Amino acid sequence: MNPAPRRTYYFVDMNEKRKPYPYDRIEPKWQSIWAEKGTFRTPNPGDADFDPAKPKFYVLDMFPYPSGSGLHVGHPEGYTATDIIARYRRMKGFNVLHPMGWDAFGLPAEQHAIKTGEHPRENTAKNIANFKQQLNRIGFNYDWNREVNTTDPGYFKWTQWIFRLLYESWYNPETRKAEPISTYTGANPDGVRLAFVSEAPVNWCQGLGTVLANEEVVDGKSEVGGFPVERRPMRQWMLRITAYAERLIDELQGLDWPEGIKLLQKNWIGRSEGAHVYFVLENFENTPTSLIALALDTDKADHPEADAVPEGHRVHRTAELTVFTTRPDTLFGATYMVLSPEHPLVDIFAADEHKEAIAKYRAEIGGKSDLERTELSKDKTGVFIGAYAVNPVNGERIPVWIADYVLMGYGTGAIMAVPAHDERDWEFAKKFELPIRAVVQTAAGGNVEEACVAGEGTAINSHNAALSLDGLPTADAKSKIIDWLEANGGGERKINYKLRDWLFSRQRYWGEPFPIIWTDGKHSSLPESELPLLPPDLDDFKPTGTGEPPLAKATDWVRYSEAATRETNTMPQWAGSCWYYLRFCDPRNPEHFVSPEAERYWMDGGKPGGVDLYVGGTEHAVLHLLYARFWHKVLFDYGYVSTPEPFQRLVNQGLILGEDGQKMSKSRGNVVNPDEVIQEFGADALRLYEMFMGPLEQVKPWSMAGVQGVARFLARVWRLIMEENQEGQWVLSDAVQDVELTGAQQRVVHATIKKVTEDIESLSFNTAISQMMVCTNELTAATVRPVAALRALLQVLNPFAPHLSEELNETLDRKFPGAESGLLAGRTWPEYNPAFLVEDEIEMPIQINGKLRERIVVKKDAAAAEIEAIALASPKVQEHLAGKTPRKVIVVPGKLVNVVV
RNA sequence: GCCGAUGUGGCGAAAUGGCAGACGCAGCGGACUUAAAAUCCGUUGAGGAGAAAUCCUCGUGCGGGUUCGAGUCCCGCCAUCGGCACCA
Repeated sequence: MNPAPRRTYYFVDMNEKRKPYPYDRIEPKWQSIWAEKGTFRTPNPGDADFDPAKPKFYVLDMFPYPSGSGLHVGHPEGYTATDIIARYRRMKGFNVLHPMGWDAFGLPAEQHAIKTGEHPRENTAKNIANFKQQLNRIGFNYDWNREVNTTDPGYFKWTQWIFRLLYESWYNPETRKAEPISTYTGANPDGVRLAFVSEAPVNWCQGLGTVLANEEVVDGKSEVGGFPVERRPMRQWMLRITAYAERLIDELQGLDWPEGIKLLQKNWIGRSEGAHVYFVLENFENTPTSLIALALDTDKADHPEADAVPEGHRVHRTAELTVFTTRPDTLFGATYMVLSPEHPLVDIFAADEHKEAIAKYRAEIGGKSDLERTELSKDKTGVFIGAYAVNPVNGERIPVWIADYVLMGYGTGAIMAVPAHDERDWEFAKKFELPIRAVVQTAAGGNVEEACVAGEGTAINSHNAALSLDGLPTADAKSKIIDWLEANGGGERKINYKLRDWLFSRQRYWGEPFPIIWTDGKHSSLPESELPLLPPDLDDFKPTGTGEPPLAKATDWVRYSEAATRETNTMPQWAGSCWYYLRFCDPRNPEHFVSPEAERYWMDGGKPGGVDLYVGGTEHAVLHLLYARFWHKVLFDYGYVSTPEPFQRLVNQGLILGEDGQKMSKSRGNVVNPDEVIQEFGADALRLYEMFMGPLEQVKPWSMAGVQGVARFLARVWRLIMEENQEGQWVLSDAVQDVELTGAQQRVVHATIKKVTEDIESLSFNTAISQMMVCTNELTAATVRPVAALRALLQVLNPFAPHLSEELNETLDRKFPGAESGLLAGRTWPEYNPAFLVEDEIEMPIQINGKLRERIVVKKDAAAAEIEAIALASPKVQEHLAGKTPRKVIVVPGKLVNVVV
């Protein structure tokens, strides 16, 4: 049933500030019409009004954290862009999925709860209501039936479900896929689960009583509150994202993402090709397997005697040190070794008389924050541990040192030092007077005693009885020595990644509880039937201060059974945002996180990525996008989703700066609130200005004068169609008539349709708007304004300024019913006719030696010879030629003529 | 240090290798008005010649190059912003 037709009269209210057009009445009017009619409700496959003949288009915004301070003008930038795309695609005949939701777990709500005692749930609900109301005032076409909220048990049930899936899975390197843990045949399944427990050094913040993610720590202090942060080993849940490192790099290839973002991800994952090289320790040659050495990816479960070996380490044949190097070709130049001070083997290999110095050095650097450690990087420090290793390639005896320039977290935590060809090793060798031996000759050359000679070249001084690299270019030398090492048990080819496993637990209240219970120190997952696992209600959200999470205070909740207790950590904020785009496809489904039918329809467009367009800020270029891709791939391996990647096309909108050109912030007082802009200029003006400022992806400053400019444009469009009568009412202008368009009007209207269509496709909204301004200026000049021209303009303007265009179109329709009826939002996008764009005669510039000298007018299809003749005959040209004969005349028909003398 | 992005009027910006500055802001002049605001019309890169219409020179961060022709392509710099930062 349609509601009774509305009729709106506008009176100029003298008491009120005069508005260029009554946006304050028409905007709420259309917003409520859209809500009542359900204009933007998107049916799913299986729904009665679903049309399977239409292609799908999934256009998504990065959903916001609903903060207490509400929206600022940066938010609607990307949202307006996707809003335009969604409206446009719908008019182009697509089924459009364009949802919005809330990433609502997070530290601010919890901090607020600690301060005020108000439950985070209540505060979050208020903030969401505020955000939603602000978004609706801008007139976005979200399908609110699909709203999701990560803190809703109906949602986080499935976040917990996916975590449980990760926990019950391992990555099978043979199949290169996640599989149920039951297919793993090794002795220690807990060592390979995709979600696992680890004793990891974490950023512990005493002031906040919680661990923090790396990105929450700035300069050794907490981002919130500025409290000191220390590294402390704690029992933590980790996700084995490193298992997917290779796929996360390789599968970027098929995505339409900015190359810069792909590169950022690749660098973050940090793939390096090289080798592991084993160095036997002097005096430990016959020490059997009771000693350990580092080697990532090696399965300690194959060695049952190695129960005491920490995660990720392996048992060696003998007491060896393994190093990772990307330059195995320089092995003959290794003159010493360096271990990270935290390396577990230091205590085993160190000579007794050096142990005191080692302890002292460790204490020194232990007191340093990460910042200090890197700040002092210019000055290398370290101590000799009194041990010697044997270089496998020449049997040479080289000293072993510890130094903080070698990081425990990368590679094996140990390096072979080649001071001649590595800048850091060179500095260290110079300071401690260690030998430097050149083994690579580079094109640039140089004396290794004076400076480090970095880069590739030709191997020299690199031979033993059985092997010579001398004369080989670096690449060949690398592969030859790796072959030799592999044949002689001295090492192996190895690919190393910078990416670390993902620290996935937080000692917080306001997050998803883990679906895990502990029995006799062993963990197991809750049965699916017990999900969602709700957090307990607490009276007091303060941290315990001991490192125990707040959930530990709820002793009844923690007690699962006589024998078992619940995990008290919660998941980080990233968890809910890792899969929300899937829930939007089928947001209320109680049986599945998304039904297979809905998933297939909305996500499978025949491309690697599911979401057709994803728009958000660069601040998520690495972490969110990497995490979501990881989860998606696990779900893909199980067949729960039909594409290997979540997001096909990614666009980062640029930051909006304050009017002062500075980043918007409360402390600078340059934050612009969209509500104020709407109050003064209307939502359509806000939308239009956000898009008119400049290219979407560029950083650009706000300007209220600019808003006024586009508001003026909208008012001009209004007055194309409306005029004020004697009583001060806005009524349809008499100039609007059902007449044929003039040639010039035909041309500008069709040029506008063409340009706006193409510019929306390429997200060049600013130039689309200028073209509509050109069109409006042209029509303003006309004394009689053809309805057809106005209708076309309103139709292409509709995605940008939906309220104004619907209102004007309704007014036009009352007097001039057209071929289509109903809302513009439901009509078909106009086509342009190329025949109207061509002019009979065109103006062509004439250059002489590349300088513009004259313009001529020729028939549009004039032949090159004809144009040349006209050009040369021009008096101006003759004058400039000054009697000289042109050497060459270049005629580009339709473009220009260039005469060369 | 490494990686990436960006440098065009007073400002935001536009230009498939082909008339640099579309469109908008600000400015200036005019119309309407008792007046102002709003609106409409015109004008506006810099410098120079001319009474004027017009014309000339220079001009896209800097220096080179390719080309009949470069804001656009190539080489080398500089500056600003963003990310990473002893990653072996």
